[in-house]
Amino acid sequence: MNLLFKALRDPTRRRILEMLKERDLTAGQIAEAFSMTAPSISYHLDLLRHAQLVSSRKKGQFVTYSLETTVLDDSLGWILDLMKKGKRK
Amino acid sequence: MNLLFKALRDPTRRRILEMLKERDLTAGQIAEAFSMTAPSISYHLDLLRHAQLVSSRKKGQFVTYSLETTVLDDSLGWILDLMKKGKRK
DNA sequence: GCCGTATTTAGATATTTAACTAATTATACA
DNA sequence: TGTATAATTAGTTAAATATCTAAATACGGC
Repeated sequence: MNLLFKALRDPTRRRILEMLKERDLTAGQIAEAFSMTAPSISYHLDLLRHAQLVSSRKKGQFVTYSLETTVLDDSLGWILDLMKKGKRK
Repeated sequence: MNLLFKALRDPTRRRILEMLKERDLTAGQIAEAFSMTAPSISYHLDLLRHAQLVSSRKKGQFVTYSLETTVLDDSLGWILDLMKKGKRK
């Protein structure tokens, strides 16, 4: 939960997730979309991976990243629960 | 969106929101629940207020905080949209 | 008007974070 | 085998963050 919100806090990381929603991408393709060095993107991807928001697989020299949505359930549940304010039984 | 996720990133702030889900509380009541000084809590409350996650009203010497759930809609929408991965029309 | 309580503001500081450059690792291919 | 390309790791750094203490502000009641 903490790692998850930590990962979602950064605009660059949120944008990466949005990109991965459309299609799987390699680290290089993701880096291209930002005016930021490859190592910086690598750092963000690592953080997203630790939060289990993305998975990666290596194919030759390329590492392809995919969006993983299962952990998002937790955040969704947490937020929805907050929104039930005053409606607890 | 940025302020919102920034606010949700911190465990103390998330706990404050959970407390306010149950009932409105004064700054002092909130501070009591943490092993942290009042100014620190005040800092977090200010941040939550900027993110529009809480509102406050002053009654005498006391400042009472309430949970505000409307901005949570945005985060919910954003997360749900991510979860529609691969299901875009 | 003075005292006590609730809260916030100001200022200082240690830690965390996000960025960079340089170096390393891994792979493809000529 | 050696060179180019993809990506990550290491090391550095500036800025942001969360905490503290001390001081200021705002009220209520005597």
